[in-house]
Amino acid sequence: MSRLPRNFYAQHTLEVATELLGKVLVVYRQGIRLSGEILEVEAYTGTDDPASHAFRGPTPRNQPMFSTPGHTYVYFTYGMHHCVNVVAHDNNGPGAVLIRAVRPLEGLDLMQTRRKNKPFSQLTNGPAKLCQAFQLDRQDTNIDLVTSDEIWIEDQGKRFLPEEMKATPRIGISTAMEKEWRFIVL
DNA sequence: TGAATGATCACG
DNA sequence: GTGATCATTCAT
Repeated sequence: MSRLPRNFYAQHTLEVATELLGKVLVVYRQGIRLSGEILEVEAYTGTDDPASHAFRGPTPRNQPMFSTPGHTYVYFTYGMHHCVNVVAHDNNGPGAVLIRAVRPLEGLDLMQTRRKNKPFSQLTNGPAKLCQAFQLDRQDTNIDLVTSDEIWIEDQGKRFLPEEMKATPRIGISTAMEKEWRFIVL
C-alpha cells in the first residue's frame, strides 16, 4: 500500500494516464476510508489539445493544471456536476488526467447512500458519479496528493497487460476527436 | 432525445 | 455585461 510519489506524476500526461489504470484513489475523512480502483481515464494537455481546459492558457479555474504535478484539479460543470483530475506533466505543464471511473473497494455503504441507493454497478462508473460517491467538489481542487492526509492515490500492486487496456476517443468533447486519449480497462 | 442548471470565459 | 458553451447524468 504505497502512496504514489511526486515523480510518478512528473511524467508525460499520456504516460501517467495509462499508468493510473489499476491504481487506487483514496479519500480518508472523518475516520472513514473510501477507495476505488481506477478503471477509466482521459488525458488533457495544453496548446496541442483543443479539448483541454488549458488550451487557451491559464485562467482562475484551470490554474491547477499549470501547477506542480500531483495536485488535484476539480471543476464544476453543467451547473450541477463535479469532475476530478490529477495534474500530470513532464515539463512546466499544463496537463491533467480526468478520472472517469473506478471500481469501489472501501466505503461502499456510504457511497451508495450518497448515490441515492443506486446499484453497486452505478456508484462510480462516471466522472461526476464518482465525485458524488467520494464527495469531491471545488473545495478539493489544487490539493497535493503527495502530502495530503485526506486524498491520495496508492499503488497496491495491480498491473494490467497491454491487451487488457484500450485507447479510444474522449467522451463528451466537440473537438480533437481524432486523439485517442481515453484509456479503459476491458 | 432532451431537460436540468449555473459557472466560466471570450468578446468588446 | 452578455451569451454560447459545457471533460454529465438521468428520466422519458
